[in-house]
Amino acid sequence: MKKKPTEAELEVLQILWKHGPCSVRFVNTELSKNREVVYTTTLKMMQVMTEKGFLQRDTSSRTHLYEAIVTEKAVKTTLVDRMVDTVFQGSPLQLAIQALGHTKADSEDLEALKEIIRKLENQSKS
Amino acid sequence: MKKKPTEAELEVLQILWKHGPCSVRFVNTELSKNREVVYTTTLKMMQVMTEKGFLQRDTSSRTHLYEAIVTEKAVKTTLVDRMVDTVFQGSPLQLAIQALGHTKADSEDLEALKEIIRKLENQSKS
DNA sequence: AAACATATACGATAATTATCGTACTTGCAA
DNA sequence: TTGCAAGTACGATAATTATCGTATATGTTT
Repeated sequence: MKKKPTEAELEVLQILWKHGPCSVRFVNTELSKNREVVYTTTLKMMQVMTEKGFLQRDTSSRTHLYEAIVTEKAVKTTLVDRMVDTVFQGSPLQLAIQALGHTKADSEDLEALKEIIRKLENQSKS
Repeated sequence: MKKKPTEAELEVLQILWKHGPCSVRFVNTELSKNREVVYTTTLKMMQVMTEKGFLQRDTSSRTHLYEAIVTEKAVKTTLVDRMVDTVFQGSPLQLAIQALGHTKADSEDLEALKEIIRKLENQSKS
């Protein structure tokens, strides 16, 4: 990924990741649940995102269908790595600690986290 | 914090957090270690940041001294909370897991992290 | 076919951030 | 005291992102 998506673009990506290929109308309706946004604004954004290589579109029917071609995982990795570099002096652990500062526990996620820590500890022993 | 600092502003803040009150000249020199930036650009940014309430300045001598009045902790909290909301559906644990995805272990930080997890587990038992 | 609803295309503008040039000020050294 | 070095002030412009209006095309309904 050359460039990271803007915050507004991220909103669009989340919708596409969740629902798969969508029409502009659908995305605009979803966005409108959170904030006021005019149809053509959403359209323009999605056209720009397509130029940027974030989306791809199927123009075979009158209503074009847009699909994310950057994966959720890749984008999240880019964003998190960047924050680690620019805000936490390159320490992912510091970011993790900050994130967990005052959160409520979710046992399933906690297990996943403990598993990661077990792996990290094994690394440090070798 | 009404607004989050931009990435360029964050660079300035990091320098001020690290060194305490600084002259524009000093900050510019530090910035220049990473990228090319003209003195007046840095000056302007710091003046704007002062208007935004990120910095405060001491004009008692000819060379003004700027100091961060937003704390490192507050800014990091704002940035991380925002990322949790916009990218990780409100789950700090998911962000933590992502951050730790492929990192090397640092035993001191690992201990801090384990301590947090212990606390989280106790919460979930109650 | 006419009118209407619903699409896309695309330029224009606003808003924000980043960058820099020029003018002006002030302290100090020759 | 004249001139230079090193500051600040500030407007202008560029770059990027966000927003929207208007034009135009295409189905659909009556």
